[in-house]
Amino acid sequence: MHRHEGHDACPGDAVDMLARAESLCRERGLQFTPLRRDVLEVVAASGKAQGAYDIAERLSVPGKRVAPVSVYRALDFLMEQGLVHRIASRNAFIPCAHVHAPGEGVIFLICRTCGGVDEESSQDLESGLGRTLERAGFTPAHSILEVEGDCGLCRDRKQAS
Amino acid sequence: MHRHEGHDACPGDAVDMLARAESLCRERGLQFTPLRRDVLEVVAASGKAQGAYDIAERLSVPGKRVAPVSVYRALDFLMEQGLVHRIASRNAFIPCAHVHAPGEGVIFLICRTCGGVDEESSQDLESGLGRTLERAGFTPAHSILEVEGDCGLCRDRKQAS
DNA sequence: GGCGGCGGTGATACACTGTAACACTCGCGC
DNA sequence: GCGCGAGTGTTACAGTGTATCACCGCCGCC
Repeated sequence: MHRHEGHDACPGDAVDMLARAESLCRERGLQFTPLRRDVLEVVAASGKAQGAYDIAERLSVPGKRVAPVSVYRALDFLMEQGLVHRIASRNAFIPCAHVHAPGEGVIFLICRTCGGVDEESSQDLESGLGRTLERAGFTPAHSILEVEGDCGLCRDRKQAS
Repeated sequence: MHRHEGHDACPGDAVDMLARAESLCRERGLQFTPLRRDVLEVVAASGKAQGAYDIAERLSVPGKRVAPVSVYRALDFLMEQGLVHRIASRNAFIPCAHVHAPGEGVIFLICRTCGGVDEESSQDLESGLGRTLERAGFTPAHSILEVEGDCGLCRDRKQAS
């Protein structure tokens, strides 16, 4: 479902994700609480972007309900630490597949067939964007780039049928 | 508030916008109804991105209320015709400042100080994106690129103070 | 003229997404 | 013990978007 090409780091699965998060929090003197851990686990376990309410439902068991607001707080924390990203066009969240260089731009490739989200970064694209912004006299603070289409696997599957 | 550089067409103000919309609808055999006209006018008149509920409120007068759902339908139509764009990161809508080449990509520069939105297109950026997508084996259908930051005017204003 | 279809609109209700405010607990330092 | 701050639970609410049905006006057709 995912393609990760040309990355420096590609932790990929949920276990690595949790280990990485834990060491990162320890390093920064922050709390990696059970709730935050659970939320990250749900986000990391599914290959698709998860809505906050989906996560809340997933974490709820009969007798122990997790409110969406708690999920949002955990997600805010995880986003601040760069462990998850928000997909604006879907109102959904995905685990961060990279270890990012500071200020590095990211592109999200969202497959409209399988729902999988791939995360790419491109120096080429980045410099093109920089030139365009400079030409427009605009000082960027934060940018989002999301492309919807068909991933390689889904395209092949379509052609085969 | 706006900067439009390197464009082929830059209608800019609301009157031109309405005239363009009307001729475009006639050309395509579509109805440019009063509601659609009013919605487009509100979107075009303000330099900032407008929420659907803002537009609904703006169009409502005592005794004659316009429901948000009607606004959404008009906006859907206007977006299909390429007359307005949706800013995903703001859940808001802006008039389309370009006459687009088919399939051409667009960048939105959103000023976090004045709230103005500028619309740029860049062949340079476009080709960089194309190369990145190809490298990832991804077939794009639709992309959104939104940059938040400070526009030239607001930056200058800040430095002056 | 009657009649049916179709696009657009009005209206209500509802689902989904996100935030504000307050109370409570727990761990920690004093 | 006591205060304090971070994290969480809970309720309520604001904001965003969609589903559904009813109605109206127009046009073509018999």
